[in-house]
This record gives sequence, C-alpha cells and structure tokens, in this order.
Amino acid sequence: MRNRIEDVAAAAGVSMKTVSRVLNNEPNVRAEMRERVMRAVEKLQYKPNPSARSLAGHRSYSVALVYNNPSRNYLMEIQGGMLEACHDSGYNLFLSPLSTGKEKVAEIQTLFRNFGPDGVVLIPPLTDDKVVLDFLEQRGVPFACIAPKHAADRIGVGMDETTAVLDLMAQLIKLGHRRIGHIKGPSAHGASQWRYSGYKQALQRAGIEYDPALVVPGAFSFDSGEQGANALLALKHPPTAIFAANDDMAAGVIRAAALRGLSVPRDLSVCGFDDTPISRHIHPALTTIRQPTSEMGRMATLELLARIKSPEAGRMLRVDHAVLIRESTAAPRRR
Amino acid sequence: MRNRIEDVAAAAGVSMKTVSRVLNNEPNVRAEMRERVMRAVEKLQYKPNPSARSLAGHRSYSVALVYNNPSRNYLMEIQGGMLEACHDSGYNLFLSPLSTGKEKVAEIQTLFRNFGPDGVVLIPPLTDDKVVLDFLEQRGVPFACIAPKHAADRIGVGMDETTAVLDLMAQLIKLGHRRIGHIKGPSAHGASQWRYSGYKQALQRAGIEYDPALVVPGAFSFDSGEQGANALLALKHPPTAIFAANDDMAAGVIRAAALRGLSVPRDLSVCGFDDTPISRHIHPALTTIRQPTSEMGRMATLELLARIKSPEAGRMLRVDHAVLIRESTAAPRRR
DNA sequence: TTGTATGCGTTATCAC
DNA sequence: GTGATAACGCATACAA
Repeated sequence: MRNRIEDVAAAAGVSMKTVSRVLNNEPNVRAEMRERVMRAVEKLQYKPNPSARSLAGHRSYSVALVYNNPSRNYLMEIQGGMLEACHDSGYNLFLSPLSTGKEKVAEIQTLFRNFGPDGVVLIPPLTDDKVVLDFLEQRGVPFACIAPKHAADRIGVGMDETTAVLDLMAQLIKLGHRRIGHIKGPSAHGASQWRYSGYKQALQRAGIEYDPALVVPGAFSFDSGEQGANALLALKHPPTAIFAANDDMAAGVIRAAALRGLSVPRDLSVCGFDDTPISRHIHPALTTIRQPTSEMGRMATLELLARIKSPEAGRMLRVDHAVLIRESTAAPRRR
Repeated sequence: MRNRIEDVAAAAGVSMKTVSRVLNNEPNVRAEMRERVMRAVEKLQYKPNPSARSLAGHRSYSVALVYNNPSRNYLMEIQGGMLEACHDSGYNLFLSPLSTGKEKVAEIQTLFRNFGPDGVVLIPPLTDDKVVLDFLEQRGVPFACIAPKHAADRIGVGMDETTAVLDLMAQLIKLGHRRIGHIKGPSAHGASQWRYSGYKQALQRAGIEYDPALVVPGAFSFDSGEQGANALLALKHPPTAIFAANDDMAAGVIRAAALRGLSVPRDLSVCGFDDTPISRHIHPALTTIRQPTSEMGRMATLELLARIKSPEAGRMLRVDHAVLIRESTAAPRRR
C-alpha cells in the first residue's frame, strides 16, 4: 500500500504530529525539522490520503460550483478557471447543477448532506437567489460570487460592465449611429441591469433621446436575440445598430438580419458582450466586449479558499474589460 | 453533528454491520431486518459519510473524466451526461484535464496518487493513447471509452459514424453534387478515419471517382476549417459541396465562403458533423449529423460503474445517428 | 518546540 | 444470518 504519515515520521525520525505540522504549514516547528520532514516526504513520495484527511479534519478539501441554467460557454470558462485554482491549491471541484424551480433548496441540501464542500462559488443568477443565499449564510458556508447584483459584504469578482458598455456605445455613436436598439438580458442577472444602464447613460452623454421602443427584452439565448431583432427591425423607424446584451443574442440578431436580406454591417451594425467563441465563428465576426471569464472563475476560487482558511480574508475583486472591434460594426448607411 | 451508522443501528436495534450490509445491498440479511433498518435510515435521514466510506472501504466512489484538448462543446456534453449518471448512482465526478505532451503520464499518476478514482472515462483522442491505456491497464483501473478507434475488448459507447456519413453524403449526391470536397479531422481520432471512410465509400457507391485534390487535412478547429475551405475553393475546379468532418470546421467553411463572396447554399453546399450549438447559430444553419453526445457520456459512465462493481460486466454500446438537413445544402448551381 | 493518545465514521475480519 | 472489534490514515486535544 502507499506510504502513510507514520512512515514519513519514522523515516524522518520525528513524530506523526510534526509531519502533520509541516504538511499543513503550521507554526511552531524548527526549520531544521521542517527540512528533515520535507526530505522524507520527497523520498517516500508521500501524498496524504484525502479521505483520511477529511474524516479526521472535518473538512472535505473541496469546493462546489453551484449553477443554474447559464450558457454552456460561460459555465465552461468559469469551470476551467476554478479547476486551475483548485488544482494549484490541492482542492477538489464539485459540479452542482441546480434546477430552476423550488426544488433547488432540496438539491443544495443534498449537496451538503452528501459531500459537504468547504465552500461554494456562485454564478448568476444564483448569486442573487435569496433562497440559496439564505441557506448558505444560515449554514455558515463560505461562498464567493461572480458578478453578483449586490456586491456589498460579498467576496468574489466582478467587472465594471456599465463602463464597458459605455466604451462600446461610444464607438457606435462615433461611427454616426443615433438610433441604437438594445436587447436586454433577463432581469435576474445583474449583468442585464448594468448593460442596460450603460446603454442609457451612453445615449444621454451623447445627447440622444432615449426611445423605449428601441429596447426589447431578451433571455441571453440565441432565439431570444433573433426574436428581439425581428421586433426591432419591424419598427417603422428601425435602428441602424443593435447592442445585444450578450454574444448569443447578438448572433441571433445577425441571423435575423440575414433572413431579412440585410447586410451586416452595411445595413445594420451589431454588437454583443462576452467574447464567447461564437463571436469569432459567425460571419461577420462580432464586435463585443471581452470579459476574462476563466480568470474570474480562478480569482473567485482563490478568494473563496482564502476565506475558508481565515474568516477575515477574501475580497471583492474587479477585472478589466476590453472592447473588441471586429466586423459587425460600421458607419450607418446614409439615407 | 449528523447521524452516524451507529445511531441507525441503535434505532433499528441491530448491529452496525447489519446496517452496513443493508446499505450496500449485501446478501445474508433477512427481509425483516432490511425493512427495519431502512425505516431507521428514513427516520434519521441518515446519509453515509463519504470520507469514512472511502477510508474504510478502499474505494473513492468517484470516477474521472480524463480528457485532452477536445472541443469545449463536446466536453460539456459528455460531462453533462456523466454528471447525470454519477448523480443517480451516488458517485462523484472528477475532471482531469491532461496536457498533450509527455507530461501526461505524470499528470495521470498524480490524479491517482491524489484522488484514486475507482474508474475512468476516456474520450478521443485519449481513447487510443498508448501511454494512458498502458498506465490504466497495468494499474488495473476499470475504464470506459467513448468513440475509441479500437473498440475490441473495450467497454463504452460508440456510433456507426461511417454509416452516418454515408447517409449524409447520399443526400448531397441526390441533390446532384459530384465534386464534393472533404476536410478531414486529425488522424489521432477514430472519428476522422470513419468520416473519411464514409466519404470515400459514398463516392464509390455513386460511381464518382475519388479525387485526392478534394480532400484536405483539418484539426477539428474553426480556423482549420476556414483554411481547408480556402484551399479547396482556390482549386481550378472547386467543389460544389464541402463535407467538413465536424461542425466547427464547417462553420469555418461558411465563413471562408462568405469572405469570398460565395453564397451558401446557392454557390456552395456545406455540411458538418456533431450538431453542436454553433450549427444552429450560424447563418445559414448547418446540415449536419446529430450525435447524442450527452447520452453517450451517460451510457459510458453506466457501463463503467457496472464494471467497477463486477469485472465481468460492462459492454461496448452503440447509439444511433440522425441526419439533420438544414439550410446549408442545396442542389449545385448549373454551370 | 515536540510527542502521545484518542477519535473521525465506515468497512472488513472473524467469530458466533 | 448476525454481531463485536479491529483496521483505514490522518488531525487534534493535551501533555511533556
């Protein structure tokens, strides 16, 4: 069988406890001892048994990504970043899909009954789901949020999405667009508010009157983008540009335009948000805002792990955006 | 703290061991006892502690998805299916990304040193990676494969991809295409061979001479599809249709065609393979072959779990395909 | 600063 | 068919 902590202790000529101290970076151990133990660990290729560790230490050395109906791309990116952070820290990652209905309480309870992760990373819209948050807080489980609506007293990571949209809209306006449509995201997401807010503020700054007819609801899905575009393009005075609140919806706009015989960007400019792979894979390639999603997953996990180790630690971080001008935007056609 | 097996034993008036037997479906326990234990379990809402189980039972009750540079969509689907199967069986899922270089041996060793999953699911191209397979076999770890090149003596799930391509190509040929190009996948994937083979067989059946100039290499990536299309469309006698070995490459073909001012499907028919979301999100929507990827992940996991429980169990399953005719294919333009 | 003894919750061994 | 008891490998009061 594999080496145990006892074997390491024997090889180093110290007690189990000393080995344990060294392995867990505890204080009160002389440098010399530490050295000796580390050598023995190396030599025996010792790896602690996670089950024994968990059992004795009342910790699972794992964190859960708890999610609920997000886009696959987004999820994949977050997951990738979390995996990286977990791997580097010797933690394990659980995936916990929750349903959208009332049963999510039972599901998250089951998660904790079965595996008891030491902490949780939440992504929208669960970052602002009262039921889930109450459960976590009441149970005293550390959690980090990615792009939560309400960031006060939270740890995790977010982006100044409003400013990002302001930058993007400025480009559109500079090109000469004045009738700009917007397809919103679902209201449960903070992102929907921030992006909508950026849209409105940009118009205001440019002295363009806000026209409610140019704003339609969406669901962050391709289909809802297509529908939204159809609604906007059927207007008596259709917009010359459409800012969809995410890339999937923007792809839907591109399709709707194509089906109507409109050429993008000649007849219509389109932009999205997120810089998901689809933004480069459709034609024309989407002008969009890059969000370092994977990095955000990594950072949120790191903050979570910090808090798990000490209740004082953990911050709410901010990451930078970048406006990516590609092929889907151009000056409006002269009338 | 939570209830222990001891509490259940006390509540049921039996010994710990009997409870354990009931919980693990072991034989040698009277129906009446079983009933009594189950009632106590219900009443106390008892859930076994996974760490203690693993420690004492020398099992981790977890399986790993071991992968290496596949498409994000594919990975996500497989993962989703595996998650479902794991959840239903009380197993846990580990994600184990491996690098492409020589270090993957060390990485998979680390996986086992650290977590020791009870079994592994492999996806292409790792399904046929000698280094990985040798490690697994030598160590005696049960594993299931999805779409392996060499299915003999393996368990897992696959699809008759050659027949699927035959069906797809028949549609193209029926439309009147006779110069059909093909962008291959990387040779490490069985899928590349099968799809290429289906392409050739379809031509042969239709009495169309195979022209090597119409076949170009690809890497299953969007960019490689775009490059392949550019190569094919630059030919003196360019094809009237292109069959790309997967959807991502087909999307690249669509883009290449658009940049060259070609209208799809009027000037060029395009089809892909996999039915990933992008096939519906680009314009025109791709004619492709649906592969029940998520279901395949689920099935492979189930077979793996069967084998984990008994070395005799576990089969190599086959799933059905479906040809999805969408907007990217039509009759060739008359010359 | 270092070591000893006990417990974590389950499975496995071996009697009965 | 059932039950007492010893592992499993590590952490942690507590003692030295």
